[in-house]
Amino acid sequence: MTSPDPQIQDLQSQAGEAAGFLKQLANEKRLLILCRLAMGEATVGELCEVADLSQSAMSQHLAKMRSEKLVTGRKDGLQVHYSIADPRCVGILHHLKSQFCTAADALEGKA
Amino acid sequence: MTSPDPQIQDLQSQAGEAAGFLKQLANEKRLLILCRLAMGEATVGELCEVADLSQSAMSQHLAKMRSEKLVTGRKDGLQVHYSIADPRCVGILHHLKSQFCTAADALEGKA
DNA sequence: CTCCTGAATTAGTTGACACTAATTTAGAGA
DNA sequence: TCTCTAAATTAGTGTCAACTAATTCAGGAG
Repeated sequence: MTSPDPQIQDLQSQAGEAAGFLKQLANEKRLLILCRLAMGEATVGELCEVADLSQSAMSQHLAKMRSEKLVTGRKDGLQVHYSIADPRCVGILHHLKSQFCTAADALEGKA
Repeated sequence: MTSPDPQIQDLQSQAGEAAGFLKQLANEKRLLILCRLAMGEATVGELCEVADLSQSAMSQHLAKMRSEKLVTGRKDGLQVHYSIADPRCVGILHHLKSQFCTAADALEGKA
C-alpha cells in the first residue's frame, strides 16, 4: 500500500527519543493546550477553560510539559503566562493540521 | 519563543482524533515496527527481531495497529507479511525524521 | 492422522497516566 | 497583619498500557 522508503532507517536509532516526544502530544488535553499556545501566550486559567480541565489537572499537565521543555511559564504578578518553548511542537502541530484538517473536513457541514 | 499562529485553531476540533492517532505512535516499539514497515513488508518474526520483542508482545502491538487500520497483514502459508495501511503513518515518520535526524545527529560520531 | 512451526489470543501482573480533593506557596491588596 | 487569588504540589484512586506465560489456531510436512 506504500512504496518502500529506505530513508526512514535513520529514524530507528532515534525511536526512543521520538516516542518520548510523541507521548507528550498523545493526549487530547495537552494537544488542546499546545494548539492554544500556538496562537500565543495564555495564563493557566485560560488554558483550563480551553481544555475544560480543573486547575490541578491543568497544572499537572503543564508541569509534565515543562519538565520536557515543551513549554515555559513567565510569571507576572499572580498569573503565569505560558508559551511554547520547543519549536518541534509547532512543527508537528502543523503536520497534524495538514493530516487531520483537510479541505473535506472543513466542509463537513455541507449539504 | 514562537510567533502566534491562528491557523492552528482548526486543529482544536480534531484534537481527540489526532491524539488517538498519536497514541499509536507514541511507543518506541511501535515506532520501530513502522520504521521497518516503511522500508517494505515484513513478517512477524522479522519484526520481533527488529524491535527486540517476544512473539506474543509483537502480536499484541500488531493487533492494536490493525484495529486502527494502521497496518494490514497478508497471509502467506505459515507466515503473515505486514505492511503499512495508513499513509498518515508514512507522513509522520518523515516528519519525525526531519526533526530527530538532523545533519548534526548524523555526525554524532565526529571528532 | 500426528507433529511442528508461525502467529493470534487469553489471563494475570506491573507500572504509568489522568484525574479529584486537599494542601501549600507566592504575590497583591485592604 | 490578615485575606484573597492564581498556580503548584501532594496523596490517593481508578483506568489503561505493555509485558510474560500459557494456550489456541491454522497451515505445511511426515
